[in-house]
Amino acid sequence: MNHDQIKLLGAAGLRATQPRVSIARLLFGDGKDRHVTAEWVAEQLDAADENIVLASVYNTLNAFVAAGLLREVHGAERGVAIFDTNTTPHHHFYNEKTKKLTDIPAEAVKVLKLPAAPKGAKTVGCDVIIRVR
Amino acid sequence: MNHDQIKLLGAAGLRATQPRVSIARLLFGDGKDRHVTAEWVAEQLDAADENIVLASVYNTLNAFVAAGLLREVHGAERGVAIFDTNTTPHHHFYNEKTKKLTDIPAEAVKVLKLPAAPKGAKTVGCDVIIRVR
DNA sequence: CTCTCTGCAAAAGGTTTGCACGTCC
DNA sequence: GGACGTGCAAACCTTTTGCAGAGAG
Repeated sequence: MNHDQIKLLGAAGLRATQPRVSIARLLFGDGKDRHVTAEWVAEQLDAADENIVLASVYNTLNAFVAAGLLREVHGAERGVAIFDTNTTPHHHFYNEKTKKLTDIPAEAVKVLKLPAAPKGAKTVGCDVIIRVR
Repeated sequence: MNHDQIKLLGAAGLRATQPRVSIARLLFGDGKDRHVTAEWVAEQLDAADENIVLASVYNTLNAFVAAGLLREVHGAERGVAIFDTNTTPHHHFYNEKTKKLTDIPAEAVKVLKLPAAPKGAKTVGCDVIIRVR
């Protein structure tokens, strides 16, 4: 059912190339929230005989982030990019042992009087990561 | 006045080797809060004619973290380790343009009813990063 | 037909590791 | 003297980039 992915990509302003449709189906096909790495995506595609080079997986995931289809989670593992299919505001537990992320609803964290960000700077994101072990 | 650093290291259970004393003096000598990278530390030492190889700087900084003298800030730049001389609980602004961290007092962020961390897991840290640009 | 994307390989960037030597206690 | 730390170089891993060719519109 690739129609859905093609529409999704079109709506996001991205050309519906074959690799992008495959990755979109993998990530959004069942509507579930996912935290994925580029490596995991490549493995899944491999297992489905849809080989896409790791570099292209990265390019695609970055394009998805730029298009707002995906969100990058900062602060989990250093040096590893983790992408979140849930683009609505929320936060995360990060289990250092299992390296797994778990969602925390945005309402569970309240931010009070923030010191003003340096002049001329505007807030572009807010990551709360509670690390557990 | 290296006496202070030697005492500091001893109290933390670390042998007072020359490189460690140098780095401790650089980081804690004036009691100011600092956010540093391994590269910055190496440069400063270089400039003071106290050459310490980058790998040793990393080893030392990691040792300091393990000993509780230093804290690693997660979630700023991916792939770059940033160490914070302020080990008390607090949070950060991260300016994506200047790549600079700014402190946010812990009291400015209130965490409500957290969903319980996965069974058997205990919280080991909490990083709040507000990214600005 | 043109512009963009992909595959591939190589580079880049930051951090870690292995080993022989030096040093702290 | 014995354990631990350091210097150095090489390895490592994830991510990015450059380029030629393929594909989408």
